[in-house]
Amino acid sequence: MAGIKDVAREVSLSTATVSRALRGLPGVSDANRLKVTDAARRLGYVPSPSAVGLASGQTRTVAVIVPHVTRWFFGEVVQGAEEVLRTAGYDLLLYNLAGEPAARHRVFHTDLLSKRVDAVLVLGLRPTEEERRRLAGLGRPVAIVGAAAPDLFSVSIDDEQAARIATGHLLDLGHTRVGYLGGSLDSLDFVAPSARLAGYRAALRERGIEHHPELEDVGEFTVAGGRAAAARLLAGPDRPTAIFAASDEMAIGVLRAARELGLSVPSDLSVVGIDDHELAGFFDLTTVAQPVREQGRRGAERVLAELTGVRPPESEVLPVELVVRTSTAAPACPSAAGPSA
Amino acid sequence: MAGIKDVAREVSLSTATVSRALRGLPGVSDANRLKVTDAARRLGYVPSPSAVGLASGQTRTVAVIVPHVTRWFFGEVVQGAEEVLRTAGYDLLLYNLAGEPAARHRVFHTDLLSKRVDAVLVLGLRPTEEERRRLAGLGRPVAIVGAAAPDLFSVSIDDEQAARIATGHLLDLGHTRVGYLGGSLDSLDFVAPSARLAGYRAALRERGIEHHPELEDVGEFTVAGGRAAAARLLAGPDRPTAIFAASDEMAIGVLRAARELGLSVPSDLSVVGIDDHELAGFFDLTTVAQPVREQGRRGAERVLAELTGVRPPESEVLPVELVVRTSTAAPACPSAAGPSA
DNA sequence: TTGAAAGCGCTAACAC
DNA sequence: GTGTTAGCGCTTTCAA
Repeated sequence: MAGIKDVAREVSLSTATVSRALRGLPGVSDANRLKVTDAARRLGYVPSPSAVGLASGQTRTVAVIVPHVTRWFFGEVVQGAEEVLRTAGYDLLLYNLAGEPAARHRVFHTDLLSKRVDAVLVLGLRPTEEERRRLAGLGRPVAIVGAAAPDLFSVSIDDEQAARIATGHLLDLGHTRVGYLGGSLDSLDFVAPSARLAGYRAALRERGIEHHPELEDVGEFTVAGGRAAAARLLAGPDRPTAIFAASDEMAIGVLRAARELGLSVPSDLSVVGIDDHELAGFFDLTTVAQPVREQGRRGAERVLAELTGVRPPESEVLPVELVVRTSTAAPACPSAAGPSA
Repeated sequence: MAGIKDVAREVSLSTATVSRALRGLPGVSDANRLKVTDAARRLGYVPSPSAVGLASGQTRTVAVIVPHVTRWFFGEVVQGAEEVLRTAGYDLLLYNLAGEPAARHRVFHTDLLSKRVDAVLVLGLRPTEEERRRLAGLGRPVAIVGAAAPDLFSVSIDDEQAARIATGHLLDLGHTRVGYLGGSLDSLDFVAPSARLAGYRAALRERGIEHHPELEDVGEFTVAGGRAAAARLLAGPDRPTAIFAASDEMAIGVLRAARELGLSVPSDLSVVGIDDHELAGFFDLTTVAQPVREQGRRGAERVLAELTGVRPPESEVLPVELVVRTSTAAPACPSAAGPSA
């Protein structure tokens, strides 16, 4: 394990010069810089992060706090963030909450993060007031990804708008009994659901369609959760002719439930989701696509920029786009007027 | 940011005693230990990982090298590892190779050497000879998860056996033209494919079934990859009556291709995969289940054990189990005798 | 049982 | 353009 001293001795220079040369700082002659980088490579010198961290206060490490690594959305965001961080020479420290409140508490409340990372990326969750204070107290760049959070930089889509587009698509096709399947609202670990419910309701309101509370249901944000909730929703006497599921994974669950009930999609039931999950095309699922990996990249770029002194001003809201496939169609027997177009 | 000195001053003891007290080392009076822990809590003292690392050589961090975080299998393994590491107070440094050879090179040749981690978990890939040397040179615990690697501790399933079970299931149903869909063999990033191909061939051989090279094909280890490869395989004149796909994600792609070609499963085509992916049940996919998250846990437990001095002797091979669902059945017009049972 | 002092391997002032 | 000298905040001898 060659240290900076070994390199210095090898080239007969001081460790200070070696340090400067290796970090590309000014004030080193070209000749010496070359000698140093060459010797460093030959000796296989790699600086000790602990020593660098202690001496400089920089860890070149970013914490990424994720509700569930195993969910498609978060995996993609992590990958996007990792690409950017790696390119910039930063390491990624992964904190997976896995739905455990204890894990969440531990991450935010013990100052785990304090002297360990240069910046923090929080995925998919809206920090509580208390958590926000602690994040601010770090005095380090923080970005929320996949959720909007007041007073903190965030990069996300407009969840309410996405839901309005999805629901609006169904309404425009002529559906009037449109069900909503979302995540449980008190889930602190993932906040998109509440905004999506709001968007759903807004779309109904905008078009003067009556709102039926019995057409709203919640479940886990997974295929299994969507399937179970849809089974309930579709079991009733006056079932919806269309369902908007707050994520593609849930929507896929809806498709499954429909199949089990002998309903065909889209003739008996239209289904729309949000995400454009990698399997959405596979299921011919109409959905509102969002740039997922890109959100991870932007979040990482943002904290990196702040770290280097640039301070981009505003939170970013990325665009979404309706992707119409064949899981949606006009209702077989419209109980209302057809599409406005 | 309270430091150890602040705590020491607060309780009128030396930093040495405070350090000992906080780490539970012997040689501190009960009274003082209490005073110290109490003061530390009051002051919100958190040791600086950089300083600890520099002074003690321990980072309480484990590197996890993963080919693709976004693939289901790896997400699950990471989650399993994270659970164990977090419980033990270790942090997880994620290195996602994302299929980039440059990333792989950098991780093995630079990052790992940097005294940054106490142990390394390598997921799904078999280290090259060169990489093995570097891992060994770290002088730190290393575990390979999801792949067997000679000379290194590993926890995995027996991929060949799993493939033999899957293929054998199809053969026992009476299929004689059984296709194989695997990952590209020269993919250094994920090694299960070659063992699975071997298992497929072994199953044919064991039963004296002729081996048709044209029934073997490769693709990406994804739904899209499986779909594309299956489309090719099923386009031929004398198509297989059954396909064994080397992963459930590929198998799901096969189901899709079959549907697109108007083939029904299982009457026209039987399909079997490996993994028991979270969506396998959803697709009624017959598969060979493997304990994925558990592999991550075992890998993490192993390196942690080694770190505390215990050195468990052998690599672990976890059991797999055939899960029969409805994607497999006897061929409609068997060209050979029926099942042996 | 406790403390003093010497590092761990770097970076950062400040001289030269 | 380069070297010297202090630390960064802990842990770890070694003495007491």
